[in-house]
Amino acid sequence: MPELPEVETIARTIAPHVTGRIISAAEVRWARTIASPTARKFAGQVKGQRIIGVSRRAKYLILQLEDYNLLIHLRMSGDLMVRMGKIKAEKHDRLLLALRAEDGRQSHLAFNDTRKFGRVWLTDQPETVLGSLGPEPLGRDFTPQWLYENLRKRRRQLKPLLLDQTFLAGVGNIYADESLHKAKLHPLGLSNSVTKKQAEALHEAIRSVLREGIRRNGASIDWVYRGGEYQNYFRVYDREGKPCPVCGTGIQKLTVGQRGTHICPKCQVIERK
DNA sequence: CTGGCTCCCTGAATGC
DNA sequence: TGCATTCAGGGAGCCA
Repeated sequence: MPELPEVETIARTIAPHVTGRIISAAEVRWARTIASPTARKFAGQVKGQRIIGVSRRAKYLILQLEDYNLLIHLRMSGDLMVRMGKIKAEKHDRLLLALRAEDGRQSHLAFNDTRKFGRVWLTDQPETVLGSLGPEPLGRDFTPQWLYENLRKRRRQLKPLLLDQTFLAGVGNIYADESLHKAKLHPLGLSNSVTKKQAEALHEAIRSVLREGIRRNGASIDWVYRGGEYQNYFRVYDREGKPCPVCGTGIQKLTVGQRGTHICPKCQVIERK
């Protein structure tokens, strides 16, 4: 499932192939993919728009157009790829944007999404979609002090809080498990009992895990393969029964906040004082 | 404010 | 072999 590093990887991959191109046509192949406006309006409004740039906010991919922002959330199984020349739609393609380069060459930006959870917004007010997101974990606002203070303000289980996009934006199930293991914190630990030292460790863990994810071009798991390699470096995620890389204890899988969660039962203990 | 549950979907895994 | 059932998972929405 694409999280921050995977979306960042996709943004970097497609940017050189789409920037400067003009969207000459849009084919909506699954209407519910378009969150706003309606599928019909979408095609009309996006047609003729030039792509100015590609960026990312949390798990949203942002195509900056002349008059709009095209926001794409890949959710579980979404993927974006550029296909050169004239193409036919492939299985699970939900949206196809025909692109025309300055020299007339044609290509397509395809949004492929097996499970149909992904969504696309075309809007001139991106903050209506992105406005409630928490800070970027790799951004300047996310400091150890900020994390400590905001963990203490709440009384939440650590993992659900890390997954809460209004608290911190971009961390998903994989990187939450990896971060908590690296910081030696239990996913069920309460946010308001975290010490300053633990908050600093968690801050460092989140950043380093996300940075390594980006360095490895993200993780390629399930049937979505993007060439990323981070899945080969998981500490705990999807490693039930395998040894903890720190102490060798068998990794356990449990459910936290209705999410599959992986921990080392020896390294990650809820502290009581 | 918090946590639990359901829904949206498909394909892989499992059961008989 | 084949059919039916179960399940994962991001995020919104609902409820207690």
